[in-house]
Amino acid sequence: MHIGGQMLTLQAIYILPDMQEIEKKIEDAVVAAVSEVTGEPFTGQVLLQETRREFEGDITVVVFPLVKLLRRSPEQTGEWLGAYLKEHLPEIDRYNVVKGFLNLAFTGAYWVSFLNDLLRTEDYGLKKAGDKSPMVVIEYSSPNTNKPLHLGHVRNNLIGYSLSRIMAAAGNRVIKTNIVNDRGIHICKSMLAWQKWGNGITPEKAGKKGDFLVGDFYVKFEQEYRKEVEQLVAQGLPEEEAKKKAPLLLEAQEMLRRWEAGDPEVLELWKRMNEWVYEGFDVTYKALGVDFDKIYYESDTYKVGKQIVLEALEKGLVYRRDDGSVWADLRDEGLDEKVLLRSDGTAVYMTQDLGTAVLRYNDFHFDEHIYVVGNEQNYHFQVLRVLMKKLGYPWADRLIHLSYGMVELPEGKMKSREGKVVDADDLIAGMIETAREMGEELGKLEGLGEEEKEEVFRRIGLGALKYFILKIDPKKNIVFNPRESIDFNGNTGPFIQYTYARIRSVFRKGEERGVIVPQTLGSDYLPNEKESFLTRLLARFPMVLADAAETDSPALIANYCYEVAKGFNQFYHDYSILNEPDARARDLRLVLAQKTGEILRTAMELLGIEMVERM
RNA sequence: GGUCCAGUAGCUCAGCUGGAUAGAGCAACAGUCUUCUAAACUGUAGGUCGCAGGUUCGAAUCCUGCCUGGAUCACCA
Repeated sequence: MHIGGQMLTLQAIYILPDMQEIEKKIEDAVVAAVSEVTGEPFTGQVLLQETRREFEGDITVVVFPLVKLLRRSPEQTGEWLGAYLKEHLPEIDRYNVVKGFLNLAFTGAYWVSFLNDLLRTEDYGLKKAGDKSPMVVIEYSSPNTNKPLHLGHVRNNLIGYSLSRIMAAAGNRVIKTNIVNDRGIHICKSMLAWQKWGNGITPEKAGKKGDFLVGDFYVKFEQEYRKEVEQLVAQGLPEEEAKKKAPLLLEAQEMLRRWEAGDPEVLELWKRMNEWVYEGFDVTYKALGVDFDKIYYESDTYKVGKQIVLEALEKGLVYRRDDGSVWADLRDEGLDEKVLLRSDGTAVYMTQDLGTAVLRYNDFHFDEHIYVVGNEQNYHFQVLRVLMKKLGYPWADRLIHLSYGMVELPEGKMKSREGKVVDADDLIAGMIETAREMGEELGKLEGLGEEEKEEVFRRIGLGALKYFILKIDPKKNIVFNPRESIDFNGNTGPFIQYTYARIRSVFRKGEERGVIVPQTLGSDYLPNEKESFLTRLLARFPMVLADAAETDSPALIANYCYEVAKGFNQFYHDYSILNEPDARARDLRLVLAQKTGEILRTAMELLGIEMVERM
């Protein structure tokens, strides 16, 4: 579809400076050194790691694995290898050996030349996608249209959106997509409740967002349904049976059959109530800052799914039971039997997901399709892959389930049918309110108009929320305590935004004084310890990005941002930039500050977090 | 019961393709603003890395067993 234009853009070709280059050189040199001594080509792995902060150096060679081969002690090996590397690699300034660790320190000139490379590089670390780049489809959000979005959806949306930014930045063509679960028994429940007890109410009349109004009726249905079940149980029915025979449920099931049969009355109500919900969702999506390239509706895809199942039935890949239901037997693959069509012929969840996958493949011929869906559906996606393989789709193994953990409240799991949820809208509003209170108290935004101030508070509030959620490894469960508001100090979004604001402030002041960032740095001033440490952090960005894309983890980006911000603040605390009398030192610090700001902004954009000029 | 995931400081989390004395933040305590933003910086205190074995020169990291918590195994989505 609309990727056509992008496909034709020329790919910029330049060398991205980063640590990988020098690491490769060191590896090669170690291999050469060892081979020279043993007289045989060395094929083992060279183990490099970043030098820990308490030791002097930039990069460390772990020499233990070489000890046996060389028949020397760890200390001797380290000393010998250190001398060899210093002699052969001009980038290496000095070395020291602690136990079995060879710490190498780069020359100041190396770091200066790295900063000069950085100065010449736009969009450092980002790879542009070309028309041959892998096509990655990312599905996230996937709401039901019977209730408002809650905290769980917030995590889903933030992970999905961030991941799409990360994949794009890593050089993939990316399609953000959403499947709207707009049909099914749960929707009928809300519709039925509205018919029975709604008295014709609308969002306008109620003065309520449409998604909340519809959600109210869903809760109402569950309440009334539970009453019916209790009554039946009181009349002597076993609970299991009562749950199946309650009149309200039978009515909802009848409504689903009428919907699927195309009953105009049901369809009209369905369209109307869905429209209310979409209007509500749009507000929430906008507030969260997420969007989609293409939206699929289950009400369309289930038909494709049914077709697929019927064709498979003809081919004998699945079978029909006596009661008319259609099943796939996956026991050979270590799974169970799975229903694909109910005995009344209606579709189930799996049916529509088959259809959606096929539609998407036809639309995009993806190389990878990532489903951002909670870990409660691990089994579903396991079945989906196996089933699609069985049905003869060779690309089935390109379907990846990015399974993330649940968001729980201190009192336990959220339950929307009981109304025990943290609504996304309320949560966002609360975060912005907290940001406003703190901001007003600090009073650093004098001189800004009300609208500008509001925008700053909005960005900070959302930054805190997004960072809080994204810094945690997706697969872990989160316990969220709404009463203890999310921190705005320490390892938080606002901390990083604040660091950026500090940097911007330096440049605002600098402009007033006519200070200009140099085009290039000379090598007559060499960076001190904190300066080269910060530079080293910046040099890691491309590798961090690649790692995050590889492991589908926005958390790696978040934690990297924190390290950079912390590194900058330590440097900033100890050294002055604008007031530095030595012009050469000032120039280097200007470059360092500018590039730190750029990288922080770029990296935070990958999390969907906006920076602020002041705070 | 089967399968999958998690268990690291009081709390929230990093670290997990094996490598140095297990790191941050919050909370607690003690310092640092006439100098580019103190939403910052520095320090103190806080750990049997769930438990027990095993592999290894070396294990929070790998293997086995167990314990705890969560998810799932529906003609719900």
